[in-house]
Amino acid sequence: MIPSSTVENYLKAIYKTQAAQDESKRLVPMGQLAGSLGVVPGTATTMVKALADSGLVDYEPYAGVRLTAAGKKLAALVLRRHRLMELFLVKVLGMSWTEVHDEAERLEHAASDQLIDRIDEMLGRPSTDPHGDPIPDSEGTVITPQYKTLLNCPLNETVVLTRVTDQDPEFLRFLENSELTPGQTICLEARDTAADHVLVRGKRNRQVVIGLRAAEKLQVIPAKKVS
Amino acid sequence: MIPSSTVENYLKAIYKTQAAQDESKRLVPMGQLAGSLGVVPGTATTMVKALADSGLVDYEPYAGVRLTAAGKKLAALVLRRHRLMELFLVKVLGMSWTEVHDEAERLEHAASDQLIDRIDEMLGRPSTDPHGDPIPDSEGTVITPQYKTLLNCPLNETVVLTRVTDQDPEFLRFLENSELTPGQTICLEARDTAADHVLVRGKRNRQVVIGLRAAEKLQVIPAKKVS
DNA sequence: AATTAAATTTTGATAGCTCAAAATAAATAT
DNA sequence: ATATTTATTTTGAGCTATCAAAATTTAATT
Repeated sequence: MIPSSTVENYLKAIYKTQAAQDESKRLVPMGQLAGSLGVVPGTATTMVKALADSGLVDYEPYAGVRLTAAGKKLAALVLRRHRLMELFLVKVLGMSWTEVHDEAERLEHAASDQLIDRIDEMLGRPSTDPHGDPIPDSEGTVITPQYKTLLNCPLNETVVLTRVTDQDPEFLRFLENSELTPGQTICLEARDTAADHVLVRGKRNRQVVIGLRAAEKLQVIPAKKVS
Repeated sequence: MIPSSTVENYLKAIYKTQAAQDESKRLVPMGQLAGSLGVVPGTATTMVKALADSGLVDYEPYAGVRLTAAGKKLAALVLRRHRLMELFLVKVLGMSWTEVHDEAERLEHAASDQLIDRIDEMLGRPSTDPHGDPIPDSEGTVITPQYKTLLNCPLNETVVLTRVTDQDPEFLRFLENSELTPGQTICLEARDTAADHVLVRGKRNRQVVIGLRAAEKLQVIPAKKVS
């Protein structure tokens, strides 16, 4: 009855891929799932069939897999544990937001709901983690705002860097060194498809050039007007 | 190379039983080990043989098992993680000392050494956990003071309740309700073998009667003289 | 010493998760 | 349309950790 951490990881991976791709293509192909879990495709097939038997996913042979309502809820609760844990490690233990991912990845399977709730309370029921990812509530409900990215946000307007959708420590350290951390007010000054880059003006008028691949991982909201 | 949490649990169980019994009888019988791990004896035999192959224990068929130096160190490091985690849960998250054991039991296998060290630092490199159990250092070295218990400590002397060697939440709640928590100054007023009980005078002159089985689990040191 | 009792080890099986490689299906290119 | 490439599924196997129950060893009793 209690899902193993393997099951939790499968659900989480499906959830994330499903969320990342556009609403229409709602099936996650096996190859992609296997890849993101670091297992061989045959393994994913086997596991997904078991998940389907448990009613956590819908599986269409040769097409892919999709979470059921039950699976989605469970996945959201895993993400809740993960993200609260990350924020806790940063806020309470003073760890860097660039390095908490792996730690949380392991703790999320060990922490009880009771502990998670205490952490939630202690942090003041936060809505986002250190990377700007939304934290599902204890029912598994998430509000995922559709932010603009540096690929499609307006030019020359003041915006707030709100979310970073990549957990690679190297990338995060680059952002930190460039003073591009969540909450930072920035301005997109140029976007050049041919050159495959964007130009950002950040803290203390600092300019940073970022490739489009990376730019897509930076999400922003319009800055509040200072009246 | 990295030991599974099963291996860690076996080592921990052997360590604890070895520490509990008198110095001479240094072999832990299989039945006892199996019992304390909640597995069938045959399972313990199989696992212990594997541990012996890894050089973590010495195994003597039909006699029992004993930790090698390597096994002892590993076990101590698991206890370190466990006890620091317990103290952290109590001190930082405000959980009750009566209920942190199970949570720590799971987290001890998931927390990195780096996280444990941060916790250790944050708590000021403490020497004991909420139950008075000594916390091994990061090398796996432990100092285990040989406390008296309520079974063999002197009568009518002021002593400090220092360590409780039982993690059962019910027992711990009983102690809490009786105001017999670690650090509390108490006085043993009577010990009656025939009646199988001791009489303790605790906080606010409160008297508590405790069976000998339970009394053995309460360890004390002589109270500092108020000069 | 012989028998009985208790503890331990073996044996055979199973569940969960994984891989390698062969077989098959679907998509793409010719 | 047919051939080729690519993705997916199957098959057979292995590893870790477990149990049930039979076989064995050691200890205890008569």
